[in-house]
Amino acid sequence: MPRAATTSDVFNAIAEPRRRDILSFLALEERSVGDIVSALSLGQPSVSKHLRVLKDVGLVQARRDGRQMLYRTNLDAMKPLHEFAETFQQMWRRQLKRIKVRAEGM
Amino acid sequence: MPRAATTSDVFNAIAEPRRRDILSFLALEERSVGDIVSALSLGQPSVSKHLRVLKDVGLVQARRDGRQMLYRTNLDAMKPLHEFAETFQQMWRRQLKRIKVRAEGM
DNA sequence: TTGACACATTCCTTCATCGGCATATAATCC
DNA sequence: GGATTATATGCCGATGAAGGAATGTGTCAA
Repeated sequence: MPRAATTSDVFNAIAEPRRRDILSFLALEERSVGDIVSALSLGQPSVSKHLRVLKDVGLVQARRDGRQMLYRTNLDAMKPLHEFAETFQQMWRRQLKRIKVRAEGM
Repeated sequence: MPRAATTSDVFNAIAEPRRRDILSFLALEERSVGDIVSALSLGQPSVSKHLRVLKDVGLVQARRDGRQMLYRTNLDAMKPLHEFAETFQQMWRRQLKRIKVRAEGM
């Protein structure tokens, strides 16, 4: 069995560094494909393909404006990722607390 | 160019659902490989291989105890993931705030 | 309608992955 | 040492990712 498709879930989609870069770039404001190409200095087909993946998992939303397509990050779709990270973050805080308590008891 | 190695970074390592399951299982307490095998009902070689990947990126730490190896999640290694998620979380909160402010102004 | 601009898709090649099975290593016990 | 338990590794086959180059689709302007 090969690796799961990049479009299978958010985790596989963000495994690619370039896709994370794109998400960050699109998080603050809507941007055209050309903007992404020049900002991240990637090939245009490459960017389009990455955007396709991100769109398939709902991480970006697209809107046509004349000849260009405007993309933006859909923050809501990050939820699974955030929830996963948050679980461990909470454990980490508890661990720190335990260490602190132990230190105080000495 | 094929996909990046699963051991190239934390993001690629956690792309696999089983590996996320393993991380969750090992987050609370140290566990042996056999424990993981029976808890997640996976093949033993499969689990060993997943653990290898997780270990290579520092997401788990191993310790030998007699014949068995005890693994535990290294919460600290989750940092890149958490930082990435947190960035968008903050934006999301700001977005909500903006919506709220706009609603109040009406 | 023809041409230019903005993006999307296809084809191709090159790998690394994941699971299953068999086998190797390692530690313990008798 | 030999057998047993616990884990790791190697080999295999099937599948899909990613980049590059070329081509397709869509929109506007004259």
